[in-house]
Amino acid sequence: MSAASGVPGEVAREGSVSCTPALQPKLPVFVLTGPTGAGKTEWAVRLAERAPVEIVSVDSALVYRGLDIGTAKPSRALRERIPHHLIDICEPTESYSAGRFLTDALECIRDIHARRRVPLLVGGTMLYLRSLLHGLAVLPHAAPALRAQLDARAAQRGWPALHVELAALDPEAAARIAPTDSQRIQRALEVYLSSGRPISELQRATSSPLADTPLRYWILAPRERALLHERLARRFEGMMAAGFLEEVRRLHRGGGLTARHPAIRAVGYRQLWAHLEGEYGLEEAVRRAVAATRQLARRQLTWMRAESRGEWLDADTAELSWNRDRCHELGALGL
RNA sequence: GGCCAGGUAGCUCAGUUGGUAGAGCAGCGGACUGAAAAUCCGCGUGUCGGUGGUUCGAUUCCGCCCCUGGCCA
Repeated sequence: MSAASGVPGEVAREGSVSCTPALQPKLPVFVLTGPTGAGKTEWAVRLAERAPVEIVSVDSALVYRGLDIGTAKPSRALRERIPHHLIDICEPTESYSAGRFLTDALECIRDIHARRRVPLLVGGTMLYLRSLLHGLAVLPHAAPALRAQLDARAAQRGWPALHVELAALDPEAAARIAPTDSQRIQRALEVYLSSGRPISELQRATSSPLADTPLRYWILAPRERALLHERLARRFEGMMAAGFLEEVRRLHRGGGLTARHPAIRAVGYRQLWAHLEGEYGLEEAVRRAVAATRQLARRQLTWMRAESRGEWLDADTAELSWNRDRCHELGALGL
């Protein structure tokens, strides 16, 4: 847990050397990520109480209205006290996406900077974070009709057969994608069929939209995996006590939603939904939901380990050094 | 107390006509470009309940003991 390499210059980096006299130092973007249940929200709030930041959620489940308890969504009261963005921005019947996120998040960042405040990106949807930090190729949008068609063909012949088709159209993509990876095979075919160009070619040119933005990047995680597991189990118990099952029942009865909607595929919702559909008992649903949460955290940590830039913070002990750094850097920016 | 069925991986179980064992789930590692809380890939040594016997060799066959469940008293 290094106490921040935070040289002031890192954040208050000079703008371009001369020609634009009015150009001010680039305003920074702060990033706080970490596996689910690490306590990101609490940390973000503590920072927001003492610094001119606005929170931009980087979370594929918080975008959906009506998914509250199971997503550990920040409360209405909290959101009134501290500005939050990209929460409750679409219906659970819709399908949000990484592409929409990138557009939405960049707009938020621009607006917040215009208010002379610092955007604090908080969340653990690593594909979304990656789209900001590493860029996202310009690709065709999802095409539901095409997907339905491909699903039907896969049901007939199996995904490996479609993988063979993909290999003929886009060998490079096929080589990277497992013959059983339904989602990626489908997407690669969808891109080819709707644009006439291989996804592998389109993905080649990407650059980070935040390339010249000073970043402060923290990864919050418990030191011990066992500790995280314990937290996750306790948190799920709390969700159940807070009426999680009733929340899912409401969505279930509300109509228009199925187990195939992204909102219902979210951890916890998926298992309680299956229980309401009669697939298994409540106890089994809870067991599976908690396991799915642990697996989510593990996958998130795999992304995070591969990120060389982030500064790791111990979720239980690192608070003091964090606050010290923050004051120093913001002072240097005159914020 | 008697009879029956079990005791094998963290859990649920399979199996070895005697040559020390393998699935699912969990767990761990990895991949990841508009569904990403998704989707997928890889990783299996455990006194085979204990103990004595038979045997070149016992987790497997036999005896006794312990534990769990059911039935009968």
